Amino acid sequence: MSEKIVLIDGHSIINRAFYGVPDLTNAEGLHTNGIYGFLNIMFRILDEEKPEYLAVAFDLKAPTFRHKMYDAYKGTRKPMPEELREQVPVLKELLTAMGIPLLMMEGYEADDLLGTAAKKSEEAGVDAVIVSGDRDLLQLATEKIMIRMPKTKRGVTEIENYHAQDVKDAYQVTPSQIIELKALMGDASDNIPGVPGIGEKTATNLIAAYGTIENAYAHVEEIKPNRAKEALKNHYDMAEMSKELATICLEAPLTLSFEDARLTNLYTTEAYEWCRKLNFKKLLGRFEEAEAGKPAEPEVTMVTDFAEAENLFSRLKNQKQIAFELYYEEGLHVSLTDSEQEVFCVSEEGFLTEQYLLDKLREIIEEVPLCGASDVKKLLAFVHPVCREHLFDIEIAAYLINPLMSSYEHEDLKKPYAALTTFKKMPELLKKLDDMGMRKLFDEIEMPLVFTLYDMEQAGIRVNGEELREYGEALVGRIEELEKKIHEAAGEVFNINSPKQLGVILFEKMGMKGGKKTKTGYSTSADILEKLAGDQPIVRDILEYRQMTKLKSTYADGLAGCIAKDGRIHSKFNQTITATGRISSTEPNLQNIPVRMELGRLIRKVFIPAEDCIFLDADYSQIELRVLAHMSGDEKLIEAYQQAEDIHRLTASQVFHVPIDEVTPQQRRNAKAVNFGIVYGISSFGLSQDLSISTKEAKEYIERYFETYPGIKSYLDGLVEHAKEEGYVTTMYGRRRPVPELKSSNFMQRSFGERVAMNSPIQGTAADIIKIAMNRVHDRLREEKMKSRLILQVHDELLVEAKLSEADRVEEILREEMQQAASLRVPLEIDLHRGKNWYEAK
DNA sequence: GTTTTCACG
DNA sequence: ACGTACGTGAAAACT
Repeated sequence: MSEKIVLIDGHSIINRAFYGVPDLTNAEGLHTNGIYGFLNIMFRILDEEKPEYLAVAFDLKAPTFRHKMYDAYKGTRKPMPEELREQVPVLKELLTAMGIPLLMMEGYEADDLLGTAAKKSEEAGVDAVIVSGDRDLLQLATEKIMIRMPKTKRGVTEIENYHAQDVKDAYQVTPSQIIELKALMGDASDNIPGVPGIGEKTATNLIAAYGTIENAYAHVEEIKPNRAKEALKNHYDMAEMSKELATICLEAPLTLSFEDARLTNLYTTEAYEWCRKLNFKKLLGRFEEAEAGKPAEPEVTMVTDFAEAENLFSRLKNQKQIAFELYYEEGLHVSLTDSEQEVFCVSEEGFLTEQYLLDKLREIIEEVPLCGASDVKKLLAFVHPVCREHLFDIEIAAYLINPLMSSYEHEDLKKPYAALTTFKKMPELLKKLDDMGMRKLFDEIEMPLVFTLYDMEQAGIRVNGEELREYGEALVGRIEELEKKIHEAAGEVFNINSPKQLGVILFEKMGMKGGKKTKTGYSTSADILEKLAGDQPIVRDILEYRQMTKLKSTYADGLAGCIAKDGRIHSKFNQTITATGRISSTEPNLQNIPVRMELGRLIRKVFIPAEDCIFLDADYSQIELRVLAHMSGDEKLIEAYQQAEDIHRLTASQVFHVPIDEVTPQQRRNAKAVNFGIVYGISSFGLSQDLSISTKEAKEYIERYFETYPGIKSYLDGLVEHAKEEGYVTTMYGRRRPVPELKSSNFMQRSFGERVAMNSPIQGTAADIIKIAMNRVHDRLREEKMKSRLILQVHDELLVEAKLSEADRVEEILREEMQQAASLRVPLEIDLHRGKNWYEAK
């Protein structure tokens, strides 16, 4: 068996991968789908071919010799999208880290390097496998040179293989005649002009008959279809030039030796690091199998002896900085360290009881000024330190540094050396927080909030389970009634919940004119249905059916399943989810309990305070618009807020130039929509959809708004400009959001980036402010030793379960702390209500 | 696992 | 010409 070399066409394969693999990004927002797809193809080929040698060829940026000829003929190639361009250097680094040689040469295309390398290999008796998506390379196929072309169909990558004979079978011509073929028919993707009027069919016939272009030209008068004859006669120069363009050079001055290309170990530590940074979890598995590249597992000192444990704990107590992690696996394990060199793992066993370990851990936290750990909120269920300032949540730190990641858990969390990884991350996180100006945000808002949220989760909210069941029960009758009516009107029984089936019924069977909206079919969303045929009885019934089933499944049944044994729902408040700095609520989500429609709103009656308690519900009035007024410094809007009771009305008056008393309800509605739109990063299309007006009218509204409040316009423009230059935007308190979309070559993505740049500082600042208020309210309630508890946050609203005896004092605290959470150039106003249930309190 | 829809701010 | 408002989470259907 002869040896084998695999030669990969770098640009061609990353290009295929880029368009074939769905968009992926790593923690830093770098697009990675091209690299990921490339590696998958590469590993697959390596697994199949098991070659001795490997190299990857790339074009250099500078135009090549062959390319120049063409550039003179017709402009340049279309540019690579930015999302792909940024991946190329990273791929090159990764390949280099794997010890794979890169073939690149001034004046030569990748094709030429591949061709030359393949020919040299063949001459040396080494089989060559060229991997490319470019059909041009088929000209290189021989019995010893195989071209492998990956094709992605329906997400599955298949690879077509071509030896010389396969080329003949597929194209009826020899590999070298592929050049002739291409020269005649041209190839847009390869920038070969070809002969106008000659396509694939004619070209194949001509070459099959005459072998070469020159020979065909020599017999040009015999050529059958007159069209082809004339084309070749008139454009023979073109054919010749195309042939030159299509011919791959086999004499590039390559210096690569086989030894340079020998495949030894791809799985280097450096390559492992790259894959980790790029978030290629699946590929890391290969490294683990290969073992070689995996960084050595750290030395873990297992502490089982009681005296040793005591020793360790008393030593750690005196350190300035430690990290620790807890995990359960047949008992409690505590991983902890005070250095990057060694890590200790103490497990529950014998005298080392769970209680003992947790007590010791608490003592250490009390003494050591900086104690790093992951997910401190989860930890608090086990360890209750008095000195909260000592805890450092590495996940929250990482979230502030980049809030766009899907998870902040580090991969070693379940290992005995978990704390070592945590410890290693700490200095970098601290430095970044400092450098990025977020240390204060972290220390004074986010870390204290961990404890506030923990107490809120522990407190939970009391629910009347019986009443909730009855509420759900009451919906069933109406749902069945509607279901029957809809099926009757449709003339058949179908699943109303299936947008697909519903679309067919409405738009095909019943002939309603429906715009195809989604990728998969018709859109049947409420706003589309409403606009299309809001007056048709079946549509009305469907909309009502949707509402009812939503209430039943998500709320009545969903919430019922979340009631804990104490009769309360303990929703989780997540601090590292949103891109803007808001908190989110899950299991269940208590931040989207119905309120806008009366029927849904009624569900709030089942949320009730504990005995001898009452709900106090306080919400900020238009906090985002007020934040905008402050941050933009627009004098007119600030003034408006200082006097206005009804900001939307005043906006309407100012924008439409009518006296405040003559503002029509329609004008107020429009002004309100514009105010919302401004906060969202306005677009005329979005506003037009919201108001059911033309984009032209919407555009006029926006223009008039900006004329009225010029400070807003310049502020928003400035945000986008800043984001384009710096790559991120910030809130008043320094919270950051990167906006990588602004670099996109895609118009839609870029527009999205602009809206994000306008919205995030506003939404994020409002989030900062309410977080400050939450901490202060929470701390005040504790300081004043009250039984009343902060139990919910709904973005601009706080719900407190207040002891009846404390209610008046709690109300003062809520008003005071919420209003004074931030000092803005406009007042922060709150609406506060009391109630025996959430429905009444809102 | 992804898509669609809809509940909230 | 592109095809959208910003930020979330849950349920059900679909692939």
